[in-house]
Amino acid sequence: MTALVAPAEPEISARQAEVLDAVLRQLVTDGNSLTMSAVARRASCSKETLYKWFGDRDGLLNATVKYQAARVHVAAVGPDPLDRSALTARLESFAINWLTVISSETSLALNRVAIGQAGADKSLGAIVLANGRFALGSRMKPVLEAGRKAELLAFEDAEEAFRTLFGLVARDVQIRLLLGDSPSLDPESIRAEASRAIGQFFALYGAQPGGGKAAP
Amino acid sequence: MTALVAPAEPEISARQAEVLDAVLRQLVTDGNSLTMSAVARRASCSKETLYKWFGDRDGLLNATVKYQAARVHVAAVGPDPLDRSALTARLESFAINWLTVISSETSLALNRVAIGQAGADKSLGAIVLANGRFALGSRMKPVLEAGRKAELLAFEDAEEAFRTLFGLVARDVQIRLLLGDSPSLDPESIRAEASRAIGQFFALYGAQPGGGKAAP
DNA sequence: GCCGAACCGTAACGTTCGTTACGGTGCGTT
DNA sequence: AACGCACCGTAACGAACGTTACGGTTCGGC
Repeated sequence: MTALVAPAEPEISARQAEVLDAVLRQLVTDGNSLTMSAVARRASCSKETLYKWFGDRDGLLNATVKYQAARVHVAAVGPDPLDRSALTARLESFAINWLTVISSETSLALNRVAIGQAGADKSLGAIVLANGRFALGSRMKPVLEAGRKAELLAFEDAEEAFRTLFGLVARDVQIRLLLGDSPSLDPESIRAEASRAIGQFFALYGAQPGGGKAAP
Repeated sequence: MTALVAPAEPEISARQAEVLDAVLRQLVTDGNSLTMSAVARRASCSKETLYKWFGDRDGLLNATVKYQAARVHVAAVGPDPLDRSALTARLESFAINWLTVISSETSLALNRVAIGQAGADKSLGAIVLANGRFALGSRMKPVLEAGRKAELLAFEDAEEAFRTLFGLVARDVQIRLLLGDSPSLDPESIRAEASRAIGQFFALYGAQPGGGKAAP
């Protein structure tokens, strides 16, 4: 449904990247009340330049979301040794990365503005979704299928298995963070959360020695 | 005439409830761009009345959130027969109710405005959280603990078990809906989703005949 | 019938903010 | 040196909107 193609997107200069970084900082500190004047002030540029480069306020937001999405790309999947411990390590690494991203102030601020606009203009939400949830799924599914091929996992639909993994990892953390709650998420507890989630995922989808499925 | 429950909260008259319903409809149709004029027009009342009753725009939003939260209260937990099938039925009923609520346009609109304001003013987010996620937890934990007492479930921390249940039920649905994606959520698939989630929950936390724990 | 309270509809005020326009500055090119 | 270009800083315009004020209407109580 969502293919990741090499972006023929507008090339961004170094100066423009600085401006988009300023937008991100502004979003983090001042929330959704993002004014063009505040961005210009923080980026030490003129509003005229903002409008010349990004068209209007919406274009600036879109460019910022795409810019941040491009930065978040974690290391792609390498070749697959694929024994049980390697698979566990890779799954846990994904879980740790995901939890770290969704608890970062930058990601939270972007998700908040995208969700705030999701009623009227769905474009921001679609971009966030494509580069967050769906990009993660695209990267995870080959891993899951490799695990199945190695008879370490058992499932019928990789998408379904990934969605369950998603739920086990995120639980109520994302919605609580988005709503302003702050459950403790230091790197220590993130690692513990990831380990628990992967353990539970194996309990549900780990291949039985007999070859049966663990859950309906 | 007579209040169903007596909230120490500001009493709302029938007419005021009509106004708050108008706010909800307005939020659903026009998204976050909620203007006082639009509310007054839709509720067939004057702006002066809005300000007299609710103070300011923020007061109106707070009253709306509380109003909707009060309506959502599902039936409280009754006495506990508590065999395996009764526990399953109760858990599935909670899951169905939760999925139905979070996929309703009303809940989505309220969550969107609360999240949109979570950067600056956390009060709306706190209210939504208290009446959504945390109210659900309060109602679920006694059920879970009764299940443990009946030796149908095995866990150490009810809060942890509930959070996992939350993740198994919601998975990626809530964030996708908030961001404007629309995965199919007819009552049929909601029931199927709930059944799957509860099955997986039992696979993780169901008491073993031997009395051990299923997952770390 | 009369009075006051509550409420409706609308006009008006002031602020914020997106957007545009204008003058000034540093810099590379000829 | 002169020119053009890209950019900065700021002022100004206009629309949207929160908030307030005012005149007209309905309705219950005396």
